[in-house]
Amino acid sequence: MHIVLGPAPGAAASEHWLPVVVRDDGMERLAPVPAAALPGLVRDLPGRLGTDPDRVRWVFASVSAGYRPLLEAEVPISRCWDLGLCQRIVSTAAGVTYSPAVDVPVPDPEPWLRQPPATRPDQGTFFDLPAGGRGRQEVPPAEDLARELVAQLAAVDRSGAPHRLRLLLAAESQGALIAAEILHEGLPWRRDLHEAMLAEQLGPRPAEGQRPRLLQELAERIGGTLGVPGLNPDSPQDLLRGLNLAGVRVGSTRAGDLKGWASEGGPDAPRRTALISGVLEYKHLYRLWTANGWHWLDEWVQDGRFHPAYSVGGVVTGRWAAHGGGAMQVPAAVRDAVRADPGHLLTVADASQVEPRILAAMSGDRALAEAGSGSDLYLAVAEQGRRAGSELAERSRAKVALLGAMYGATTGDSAALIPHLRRLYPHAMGLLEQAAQRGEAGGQVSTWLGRTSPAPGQQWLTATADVSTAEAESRSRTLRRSAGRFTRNFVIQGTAAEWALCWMGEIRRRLRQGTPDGQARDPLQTRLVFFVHDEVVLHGPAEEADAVRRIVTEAAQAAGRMLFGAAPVGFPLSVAAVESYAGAH
DNA sequence: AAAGAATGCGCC
DNA sequence: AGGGCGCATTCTTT
Repeated sequence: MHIVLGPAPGAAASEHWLPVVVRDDGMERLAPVPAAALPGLVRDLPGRLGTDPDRVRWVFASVSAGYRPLLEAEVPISRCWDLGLCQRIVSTAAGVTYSPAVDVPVPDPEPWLRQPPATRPDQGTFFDLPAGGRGRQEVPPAEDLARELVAQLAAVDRSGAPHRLRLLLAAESQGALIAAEILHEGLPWRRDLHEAMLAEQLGPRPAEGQRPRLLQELAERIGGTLGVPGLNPDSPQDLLRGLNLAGVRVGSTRAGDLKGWASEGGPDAPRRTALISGVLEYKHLYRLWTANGWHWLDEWVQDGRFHPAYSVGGVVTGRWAAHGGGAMQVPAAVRDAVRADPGHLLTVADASQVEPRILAAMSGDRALAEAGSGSDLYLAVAEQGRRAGSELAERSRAKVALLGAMYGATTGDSAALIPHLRRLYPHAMGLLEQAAQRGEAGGQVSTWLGRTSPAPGQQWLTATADVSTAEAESRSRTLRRSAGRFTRNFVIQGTAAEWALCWMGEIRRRLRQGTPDGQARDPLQTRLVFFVHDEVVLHGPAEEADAVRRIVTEAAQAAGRMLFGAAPVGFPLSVAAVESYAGAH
């Protein structure tokens, strides 16, 4: 059963809500309720309708905008449908006939601190954009949303693979719930430890507009070493000039270029290293300062929590993006500030080698699936390579080759190994090459569950059609190859993102359901608090850690079965229950 | 002066 | 001429 929650006709979403019950046999409007009564409605309505609350799918225009008051009132929602996110998928999915009833835009996710719940004067309003934002978001009235739901459900039913598409939409919607819950819960973050790390590496917090002391000293030292007093290492141009003046023959100031220059010095290497070591150290500290320094702490860590603002499906492939705060790239250098509360533990679970496993499962390549049945796929590939007498016989080469195949490498070691891969895994390589060919031809590809890559733009079509001169032809070829690399990677990255969504969804479901084999089926107190592509972090009472380990492990296998049925590919994890995030890897 | 592009880092 | 991203800063263009 679906229950659509949207604004009552003529009312703002912040004022009155109209629940519309959508069943197979039609719709039923219920009485509108004031916004403040919404949590009570969600608690009571399933009982009044004689339905198990877990069987209701609550439908929102946008979960990220509408779920928050329910979350704050601790109203449990087990299943939902996010019309905006689903519309984005359905309206671009290949092989789907869909006529929207109404446009439902996906709003920008709202960073926590720009809209702190406790200090907002108008809290309790549901669809407002952040204060000082672009004004109130238009939300279609509930009946229109209900008609839109029906349109989406019909589109799914008519699609070529309704089961898969339905799973994708359910997973995406549940992802929206999870993202909202992580934003609400936050990752435990010890400001004191973070500040101590900054002080140790950078010196005390400087006045606004000044470099930290140790960074300033380092800048002066670099100027001295290179013989260019007053050199500003923040300016790439300035730095490059200074380096060249000092005899460092590099074309850019990138750390990799500098290291490369030093290492090819032969007997001169130690002197070269001495010349650039200050610059490399400066880059490292500068990064720490600008990306995760005091400003970042002030803006993103509140009351001992970092609240990551995710954008579900924000990447075209379906991966999550982050909206501020750098949630998708908490660098190793500051992870030691992530600490479990007293009596609690962080469970950090990292899925190993997801993308080649996805490739094996999608392509049905039995040899690659065989390699993926154990815990180290790359090692198994190397063993298969050795048996076949190919050059893939080392783990490191097998890894480079497979990653290169999925990214579309055309040069270097990786590209050279591709023919060997093709012999060992014709089906897997065939899938990748077919995806690449589609892209090169200007076509689109879809993930396992049906998320479809964007069509090439007019500019691309025009530029690739022009082969009138040698130069134009070369440009056309470059563009085609680039599109091919994108579609080649899209099917893998996108399907891996689907697996991750299902994994997290299963984790959430099992946490709420309670321990799998326990007598008492009480929900666990442990919560998902962080996510990065193929890694999750949970935070909860130490005594739950064993159960949590089982849950994340079983959820990974369950996600594999949800997508691929009984395919013989496992999804092994490395799981650590730790007090500090830094101790997890 | 503001906006956009480029550079470079770091995460998966 | 290896996929995807975000972010801070500098540099360039308008």
